Formats: sequence, structure tokens, C-alpha cells
Amino acid sequence: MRVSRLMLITLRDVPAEADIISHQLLIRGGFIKRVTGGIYAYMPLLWKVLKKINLIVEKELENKGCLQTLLPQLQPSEIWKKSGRWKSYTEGEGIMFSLKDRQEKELGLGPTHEEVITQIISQTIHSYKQLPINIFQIQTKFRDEIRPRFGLMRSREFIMKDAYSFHATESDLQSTYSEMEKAYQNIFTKCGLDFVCVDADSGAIGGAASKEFMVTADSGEDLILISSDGKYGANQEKAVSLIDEGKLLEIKDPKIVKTPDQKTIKELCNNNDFHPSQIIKVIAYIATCDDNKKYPVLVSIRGDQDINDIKLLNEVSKKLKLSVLEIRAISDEDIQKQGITNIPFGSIGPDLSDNLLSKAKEWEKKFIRFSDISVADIKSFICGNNINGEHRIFYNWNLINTEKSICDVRKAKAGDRCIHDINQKLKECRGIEIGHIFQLGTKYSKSLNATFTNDKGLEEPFRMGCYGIGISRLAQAAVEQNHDDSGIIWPVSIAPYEVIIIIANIKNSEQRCLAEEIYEKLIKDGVDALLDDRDERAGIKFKDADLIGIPWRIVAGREAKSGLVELHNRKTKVTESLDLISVFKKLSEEFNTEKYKSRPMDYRVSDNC
RNA sequence: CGGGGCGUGGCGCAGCUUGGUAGCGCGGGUGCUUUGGGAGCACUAGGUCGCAGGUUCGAAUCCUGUCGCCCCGACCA
Repeated sequence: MRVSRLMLITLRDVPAEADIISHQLLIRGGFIKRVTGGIYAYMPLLWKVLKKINLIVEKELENKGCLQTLLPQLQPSEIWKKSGRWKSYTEGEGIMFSLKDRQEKELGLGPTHEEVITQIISQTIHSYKQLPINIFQIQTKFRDEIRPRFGLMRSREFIMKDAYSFHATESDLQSTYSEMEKAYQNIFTKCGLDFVCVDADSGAIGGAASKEFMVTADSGEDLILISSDGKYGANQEKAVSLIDEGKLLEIKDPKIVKTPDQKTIKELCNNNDFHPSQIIKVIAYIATCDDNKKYPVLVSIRGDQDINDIKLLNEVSKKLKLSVLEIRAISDEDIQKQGITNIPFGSIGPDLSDNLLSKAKEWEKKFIRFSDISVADIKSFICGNNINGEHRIFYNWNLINTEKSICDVRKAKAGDRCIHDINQKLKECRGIEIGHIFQLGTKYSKSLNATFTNDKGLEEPFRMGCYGIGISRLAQAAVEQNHDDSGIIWPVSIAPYEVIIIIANIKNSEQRCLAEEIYEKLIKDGVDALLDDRDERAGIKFKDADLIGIPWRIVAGREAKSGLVELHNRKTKVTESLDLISVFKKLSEEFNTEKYKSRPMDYRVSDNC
């Protein structure tokens, strides 16, 4: 391609709409153009990048026996009603765009395709002999994000690769799940990204196991915890860790201490020479479930630790066998609304009486009680006495008459010891989620009544997995991770072009001829080359080449008359003056290294074999 | 939805406090000079000042409403 025909419009000023560097660079380089809030046009340069990512993805998935398809974006409401997601996805803070056609039929614009694919598979696959099936598409997805931001990172229309697998057995699902994990490792490695694979909460989509692939970047929206040896990684929502013993409280005769106006752990410690780890902190939550009821929840945890709301939500959901829509700490305002006034905030103990809830207007009248593992085995502790301004000291669980229900609801944090090796500590970093794999189990097949006949002749629901990659987000994440003051530095495998040849002065025929010769040869050799043939000053061409991040630059300039050109590496900034033979030799060596193997071009070659 | 900010040529911004009919830089066009890191000079085109009301002799500027965008939070297969 010639730059004179590339529609290359670069901006010198940082656009006001963009906040993070990758978003700014994509706009300045002319890769994306905003059409309206959270909706972007992928301009020709970015489309080339996206196609290269797609090729890498398609090839790796094909290697795993995955079939490619293209499913409709407009979907009937019925299947979403069957799976039970229509209401929560379209009402309130739901993310699905929905509409009615002229027949008043309700339709949704697909944010994901579990329903559609499950219906199709259930209509076409009937026997265990036809399983497993692993099928994927690369499609535009729609989500009415509450707050779109950061360009392609969180947009309302975006490109995603989503795959769905169907199995006769749990173990077959698990084997595909781990094959997909490997495929994802290959894909992201080939895209030239620095990433980690971490344990994740499966969230609203449901299911058992789930892992996220995160591109590490300070601007990432997720907090992840990783062990120093790299063997353990998890989203903070899911992370587990070991905590230290804390400062043990001696065992003495239990007694009650007056603690007037001491409501926080800090105030208690400052006034009484306690250590936070000696105190059992009890927090009251209110959980709203999909049966439209509100359940009060009481959680006990060691005073120096924090509660992980996601873990808590999952525990409540498990215990009630209901889906929890929202969970949050009870506020003064809440209890006033309920007409309850006597909850002794600051002095609550694990055995706070259910009687306090008897007057509640909307809430259930009984606390659901949990105790975090951190308090399970404390032999002597301090806790609230359920009366304002009073705490109990030197107490133990035998003296507290209540249900314990031990579970892990503690928020793991940087500095905690790791569960796989107590000598390793967790450190935290931020990540951009570019891939997520799930073992769904039978959640969708059951609700959509998708069954097959097993080898005993009995009908049973499919075991399902689903696997996503945010293609357009990945492209931006690559920029977030690969740039310098001058612009983008694309990894070779996904760069819009691999080499740019600059004619320093278009009016100089020696330079022009030399550049044309190189360009033709590279194109013939299958290199994705760009020729900057514009009648512009050399400086402009250099700036543009740096900004749009082409990995290699060849300049036909001053030394053209002696047959020499300049070869420059965008990333290392190394520049060499070489004759044509040496340039081709050097480039082919470079492209034959590992980097070359990940070039999409290479896939086309191997396809023909 | 809560909090904050902003809407003025294609892009980045000033002007608004104190009303008098719009300006700067970049970008575009033409010409001359320049020619390896976003050139110089001259000329030139391009704006119902987001939109709708209101106040006023007169509104980009003041008032009311409305729409849109950006940031923080809640939320997030």
C-alpha cells in the first residue's frame, strides 16, 4: 500500500475525548473515529490489525478442532426469557439493547450468544456420539454499558470472539476447557502481549470454574494478585491467601468491658491496648435476591481483615439457592426505613439476636450468619456485646451461642502469604481483561431444555463451556502495553504493516527508484509493506511512521546515490545503513525468528501444506 | 443513577466575570522559498458560538429548559 492512498490523517494535538494513552494514540494515528458515545468506527489501519488478530485466533482454534460460524445479532426475546436472563439484561441496569419490530415482537441485540447457540445445538445434535462440539464466531457484540470509557476498552459495540463447547460428560468439558486455556496462551503470546492467566469469579454468567486472561497495564480496570513465583494468580474478587496468626489474646476469665463511643476497630485499639487481630468484627449486610425478598446477613471476620463482597454474595447465593442481585452493608438510613432503631452498630457480636428484626417492614426476620475462616479457630477474642458501648473480652466460641457457618469471605490483599507456598507473598497489579474461559455446566442447557441421548439411552442436558476474547479490546490493550513518547510500537505479528519505506524526498529520482525497487521486492516476498510516497517533508513522514507504530522502517535518502538505505527498528531504535542485499537479508532473518512464526502470513503458508 | 467538568470552523483552545454581532494555534487551498524529525512568508476558504425559549435596542456572554460529550463512583459475559 502507498501512503498517498492510505487515507492517513494523523493528529498532532491530543484529543480532548481521550484519557488513557492507548486511546489517544489510536485517535491521533487515525486508527479509530468516534461516531457517538462508546461507538467507534474501525478505520482501515485498525481493521488491518483486527484482521491479523482474527487470523491468529482462527488458526489456533482450528488447531483445537473448533468450528467457525456466524450467529445472528438480533435475537428473539423468548430464548432469553427461557434462560431467565431477559428481565435482568434489559431492565434496570441491564446491558442488552432491546427493541420491538413492526409486529410488536420483542428482540434483543446480542451481548453474548449462549441462548442462540444452545438452541441451535439442541435442535441439531441428539446423541452423545455427535459430541463434543466446539464452535466459535468472531462477531460484533452490543452492550449498553452503564458508562462506556477508554475508547475500545469499554465500548457499547465491540468485536468479540466467543466460543461454546458441548459435552456428554463433565470430564470431557474439563479437557476442552484446559485445551482452550492452552489455545489462549498461544494466541496471546503470538499477539506479542505480556499477560497473566488468573482465577476468576464466574459472575452473572454462572458456572463452576473460570479463568481470566489479563494484559498487565496500570490503566487496567481489574485488580489482580499474583505470587512472586508466578505460580498463582487470581482476580482480587476470587483470590485466596493465608493470613498470619495475628497477635494472640491470652486466655483469661471472660468479662465485659465498657467501650463508650468506640465504634471502630481503630478506636477500640487506641483506647484499650487491643490489637486489631484480637477482635472479631461483625458486619451487617442486606442482600436483595431474585425472589424479590431482602435478606439480612451477619458476617464475622477478624478485625484486621476486610470482607470480599463478591465472595460473600456467592456464599449467600449458595446458602439460599437464589441468585443475589445486590448485596451491601446496612446503613443507618436503611434501619430507619425499616423502623428498626436498636441495632448496636459498633458493638455487634456474632450472636446478635434475630429479635431485632421483628419490626422490619420489608426485610426477612432472620439473619443469615457467616463466619470467615480467619475467626474459626481463635481461642480467645474480643467482640461486641450487642449493647452500645460494651464489648466482651477473653471470650471464646463456646460462650457464644450462635450458628458459625465457616466460609471464606475474606479479601486477599498484597503482602498476604500464598496458599501454595507460605514463603511466597502476593503482589498486586492491574490488568485489562482480554479473555475469559468458563465451565458453564448445565446452567443454560437445563433452562433451555437442551438435551442429548446418552450411552444408556437416557436424555440429559449438555455440559457446556464458553470462551471469550475481546478482539477490539485486545488491539487497544496491545497499544497500552507497547508505546513510547513518539507513538505506538506494534508487535510485528499484529502490526498494520510490517515495514514502511520512506522516500525522504519524493523529487529525488534516485531515492524514488530505490524505494520502489525495495517496495516491489518486499511485496513479492509476501512482506506487508507500506511505501510513503507522499510529497511531504521527511520530518512529517518520520513522525507519522513513529506514531502509527510500524515495526521496521527503511529510508531511501541521502545515501541513495551510493545504493544505501537506512534500516531502523521502531522498538530498539537501532539504525543501520545497508545496501539492498543486506536489507533483505537482515529482514528475512528477523522475520524467520520466533516473531516470523507468529506472523499471520505464515499461517496461510502452512494452510496450503 | 449520584458527584464534578465541558459544548465556540476538521482538531486543540481563548473570548463569557463586566452584553455591542467572533479570535488564536494546528489542519485545508494557492503561490514563492525550504527540503532528514510535525518548515518560513504571503494570500485564501471555512463558524446559525450544541439546541429551544426568555431578558434586552442588542446575547457566544445573563436567565430557564433541553440535548450531547468527558471524568470519578455505583455497575461490568
